[in-house]
Amino acid sequence: MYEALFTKHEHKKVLPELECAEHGVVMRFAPNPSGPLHIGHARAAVLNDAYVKQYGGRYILRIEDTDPKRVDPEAYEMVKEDIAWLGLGITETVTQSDRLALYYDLCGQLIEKGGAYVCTCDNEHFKELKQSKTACPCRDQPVEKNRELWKKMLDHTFKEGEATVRIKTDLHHPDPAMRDFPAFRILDSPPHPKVKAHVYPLMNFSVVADDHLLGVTHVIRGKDHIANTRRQRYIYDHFGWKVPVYRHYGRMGIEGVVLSTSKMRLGINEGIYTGWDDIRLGTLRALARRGISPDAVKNAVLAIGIGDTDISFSWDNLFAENKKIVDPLANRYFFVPDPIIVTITGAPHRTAHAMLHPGDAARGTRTLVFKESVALPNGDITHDTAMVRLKDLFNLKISCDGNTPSFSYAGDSLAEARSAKAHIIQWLPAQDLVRCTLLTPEGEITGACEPLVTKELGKVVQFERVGFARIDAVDMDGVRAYFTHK
RNA sequence: GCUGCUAUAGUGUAGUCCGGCCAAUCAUGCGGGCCUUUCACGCCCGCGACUGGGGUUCGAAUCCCCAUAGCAGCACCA
Repeated sequence: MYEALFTKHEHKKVLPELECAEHGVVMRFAPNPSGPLHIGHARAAVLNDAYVKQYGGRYILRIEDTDPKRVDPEAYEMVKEDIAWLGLGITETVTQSDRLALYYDLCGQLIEKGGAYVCTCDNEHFKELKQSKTACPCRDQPVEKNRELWKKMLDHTFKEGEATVRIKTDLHHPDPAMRDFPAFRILDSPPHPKVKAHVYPLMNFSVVADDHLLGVTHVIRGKDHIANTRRQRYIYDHFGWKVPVYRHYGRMGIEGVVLSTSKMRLGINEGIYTGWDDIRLGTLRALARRGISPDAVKNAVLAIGIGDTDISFSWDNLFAENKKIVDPLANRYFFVPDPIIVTITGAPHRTAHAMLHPGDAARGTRTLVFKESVALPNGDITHDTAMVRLKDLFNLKISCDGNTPSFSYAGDSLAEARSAKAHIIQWLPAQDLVRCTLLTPEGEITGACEPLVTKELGKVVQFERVGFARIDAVDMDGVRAYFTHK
């Protein structure tokens, strides 16, 4: 019944159909554990998740940690936390560093098939050859030679930079990016946090191996992977494997936020940001801390869809989604920013009962006991305000003797306040207020709030006339709340 | 430079494949009104777009060409 009041009858936008999906799909979300997930990851994660739910099937979380230079040991845990927060329907998890033997084995097979070779050329030199569409000397080595060199890679006879496995493609391919791209490299340092290894597959190889081995049928990823998709096709063809269905969506930016993990890390190290959940960052944990609900993120990302146009994601749209979710849930309280304490003359002692939620009387009220002094938002008391109404209490007349305003009781009539066009403002009993800091991306607003707010730790409330906020901390200093949105 | 992808209102999005029903959808935003003891929610009204130029056609947002702009790739990153 109460739910119905808030149920909006919107047409849910449905994602476009995927081909060959009638009998279910196997999809994956494959982050690199270099930091926590951000909005950009959420797009891939949520889109894939939505399709798995739409068609039924398996949803694999694959941790792509084959570059020890880009692995943050803490990220394994952070990624899982973020996925749990988003509420994705992951059915299984694999970690690529556990699977190196698999990749080595497949590489051996590919070498036997003549689909790959071990290249010992200098990197710069190879680059030049590639640009001029000429084969490097290693390309035509017999299989036996490649087999032998591959063994030397594995037994660490070769050191970092001395040899690399390349996939045979088409040296005359018009796109230089396609020509004999690398599949394995040697790295002596840094050590991998999870396995002892020095030969690492490059993304295009391990991705194909796993997509095939895990039975992935559909891949939805950013269009920065279009070239990789084309490269990967060569590997599929060498093995004679079936290629999954691909979809590439466009680049996404979000107004005023860095989404690059490395830049965020830099900012944190330099002390510009307080941590991964600094509310100025686009990480999921930052959004969570601000009071954005995971469903809002999901809905916003789903609304964007899988278009291949580059887009600039707008906070407005995210906030609107979040408000739909949070408005029916959030209890209402008074927060008085920049308070001034005033004494009201001629007023009877009263107790105000304000509703915790205007749409749900069953939730009850909070009580505010008025004695004679109240805290008011300084910004609402200007020289030309003659009257205001203290919400759920009474009217207040303001008269000015020069520069010193005085406040007096002006009756209980709501109708009078209306006809006087008095603003209905929030207030707090002076004897009963809790210090409260509201943190916004632009800075801090200090003020005071109702004592009951301390019971809302971790929840999103609405400070009437101010906006939604998530209660982040409650301690001796009072309440710290993060501003969510209006 | 080479290769490729994209281009609908401030933002996001539908329509584009299979030209006409599109003087272009929906959401968000903005403006106005109503409701209301919040500048929240809800309701109503309004604003606002097919990148430009050619071509094909009786007819083009939709097909073709050119231009422009944006983006991506050309790594022993993912």
